[in-house]
Amino acid sequence: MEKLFADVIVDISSEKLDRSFQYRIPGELAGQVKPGVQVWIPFGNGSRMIRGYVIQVTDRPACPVEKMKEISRVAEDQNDINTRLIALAAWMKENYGSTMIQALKTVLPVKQKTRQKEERWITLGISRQEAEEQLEVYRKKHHVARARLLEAVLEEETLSCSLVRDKLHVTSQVLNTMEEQGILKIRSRRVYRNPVSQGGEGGWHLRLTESQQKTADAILAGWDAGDARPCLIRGVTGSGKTMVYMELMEQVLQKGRQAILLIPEIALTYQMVQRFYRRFGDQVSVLHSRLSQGERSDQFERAKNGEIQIMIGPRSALFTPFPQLGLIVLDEEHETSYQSETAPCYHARETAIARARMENAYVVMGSATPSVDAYYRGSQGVYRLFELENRYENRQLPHAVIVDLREEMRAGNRSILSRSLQLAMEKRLERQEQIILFLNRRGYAGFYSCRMCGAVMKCPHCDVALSLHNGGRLVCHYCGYETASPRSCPKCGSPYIGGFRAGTQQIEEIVKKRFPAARILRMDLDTTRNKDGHARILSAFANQEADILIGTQMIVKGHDFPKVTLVGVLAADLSLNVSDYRAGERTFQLLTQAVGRAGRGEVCGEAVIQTYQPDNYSIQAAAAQDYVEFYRQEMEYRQLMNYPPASNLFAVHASCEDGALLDTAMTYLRKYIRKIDPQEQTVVIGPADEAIARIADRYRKVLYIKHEDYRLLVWMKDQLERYMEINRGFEKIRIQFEFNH
DNA sequence: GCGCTCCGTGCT
DNA sequence: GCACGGAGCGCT
Repeated sequence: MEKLFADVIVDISSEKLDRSFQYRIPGELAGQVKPGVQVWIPFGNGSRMIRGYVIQVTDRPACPVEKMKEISRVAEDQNDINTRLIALAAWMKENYGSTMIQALKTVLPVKQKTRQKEERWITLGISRQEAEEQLEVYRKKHHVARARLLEAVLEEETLSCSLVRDKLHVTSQVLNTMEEQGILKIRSRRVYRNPVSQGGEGGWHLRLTESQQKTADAILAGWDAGDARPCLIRGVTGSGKTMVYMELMEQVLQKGRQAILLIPEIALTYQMVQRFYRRFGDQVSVLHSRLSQGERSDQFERAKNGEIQIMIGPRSALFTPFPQLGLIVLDEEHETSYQSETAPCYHARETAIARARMENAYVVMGSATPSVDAYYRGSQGVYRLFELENRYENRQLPHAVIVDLREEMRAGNRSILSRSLQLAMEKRLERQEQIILFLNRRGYAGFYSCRMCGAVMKCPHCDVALSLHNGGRLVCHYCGYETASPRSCPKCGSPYIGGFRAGTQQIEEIVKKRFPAARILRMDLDTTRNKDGHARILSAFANQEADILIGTQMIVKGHDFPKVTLVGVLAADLSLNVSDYRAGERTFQLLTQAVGRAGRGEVCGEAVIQTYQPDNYSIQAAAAQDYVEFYRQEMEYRQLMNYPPASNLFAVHASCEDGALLDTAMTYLRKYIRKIDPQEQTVVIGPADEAIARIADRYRKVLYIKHEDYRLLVWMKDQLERYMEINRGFEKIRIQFEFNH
């Protein structure tokens, strides 16, 4: 059948309008109206002409055809920055399986009340004499609001719009009519909110070391020779990747183009931002999570207008609407925060590469421990791979030892602190050097379970164990459910029930008992909940107000503590037991970072890694700080198991309140996949329960499909989407697609 | 975002 | 009865 109707997104400037409207496609535009094309459409009561983006073309009317209006024409300028970003949204929709609306909303963020920050000024549009006459007319007609306003303008000459609205109670309707009649003139001047406190002295330049310069030169030479492949720099911690980024940005800026620097979490890299400020001054702007919606879109607006040249921020900064984007840098490329958890579940790395391809820009990534995916592509020549081996001033890597916790137990030491760790801690405390104790978890993250019957206290809404928190409350980390911890087992009535495994709080108590004189700081979600709690603890520790810092993941990222000479990893293998094929990779990255915290100053550091699995290659390679060896072993495993990057993995996540319905639906999906793949080229696993089978009363299931060819999987996703659209029974099921997640 | 409608209010 | 102001709604 002929495709007659177009779903059009109207404008994303208001949240109320973030849905699509259907329009008829007139015969003469039939070939031109396609998804992604911008069109002019009549909208609203007055049928005023506005721009819209076509997201889908279909033959099924979504509303009575006689109510439907017609697309007026295709927009002429299809090549502005918005169009390019819309094309990126279409790519994301295609590759990450979201709706076009979700993709568009990610790429062109909804503006909220931005306009109100636009300072508008009212002046007279006619002579004073005419105005006074007009005033009399209003008074006679009892147009009180108009009279009040005109009087005020006569008195003050210029008035700001917001003042008029708030103090004189004049609505914008009145203002608009009076402007139309020429009685008033409204001029606007944009006032931008700058989220950054200017602390830079300007002109901060440092010479690059020989290896840094060599890397930068090689990358630039490749670009000059027309090599547009993404570049991956593996540089050990402290090798100065940032210097290389700056050098490359300088070159890009000189060509009149702009650059985006993506970083995992702004709060943790304050030092980094400061360095860019000092070097590039006012050309730099920063996006971070604490900015309001309005402030964010201000920054985007400034980028569009050419007022800034460099944007620093988390993954959403990727969508900065620079008119001539030249370079995207991803620092700490392996970080998980580059993966979006909400639809479209995009990965900033791939999306950056897609955007760069569309806009003829370059991508540079850097990490001390690159993701296996990226390093694989580097070794395959899909990316250009660079290695920065030397540490700044050739400082020594810390010396790491592995302690087998099973041995400790056998030797009768039941403490969470092994004998060698205790010994090492004593030594540091004596020498007044600092210690970091790193635990892979938060709070009393342990289960609350019965020693008699083994029952574990679980969340009634999510299939997950409750964690014991301060004050004896049991908390669900997924939905926030909270309850008092029971005194006796609800199953068997036994009084022997309690929380066992150690969290940061418990460790703090143990360390206090063992080293009563030591000053201890603890850092986890509980102690950093309030604003700046995080920075306060870090700076207190940096100022040596404490001897020991105990904490979870967040203490091992970013910050430099020159006086730390010992890092204790209390239970290295905890993150190995997660049901995720990337568990080994995560563990290696975390441990490498943790070990790297020791000895960033002049004194050579030491790390003690406690574990129940001392033979695991992730732990051994981290102790040896040997990325290449880790990569070799991890790739062997991925190849054996057909996991990415050796193969491609497509996941269909589904959730539904009705467990039985979900079960049937997923079984049908599996059958359908087999039907469209009769030669069984793909490996299909599932449907199976998700690692957490129920969250907030919704059952969750997942289906995995593996195949070497990524495009085949994308094709399959499209087929599945169609299948679920056509067939009944999928309305109540929430589906999310993920590729290589 | 914008225009429309509905309804309350103040003035004659 | 009229004009205006404010809120809320729907737009295909």
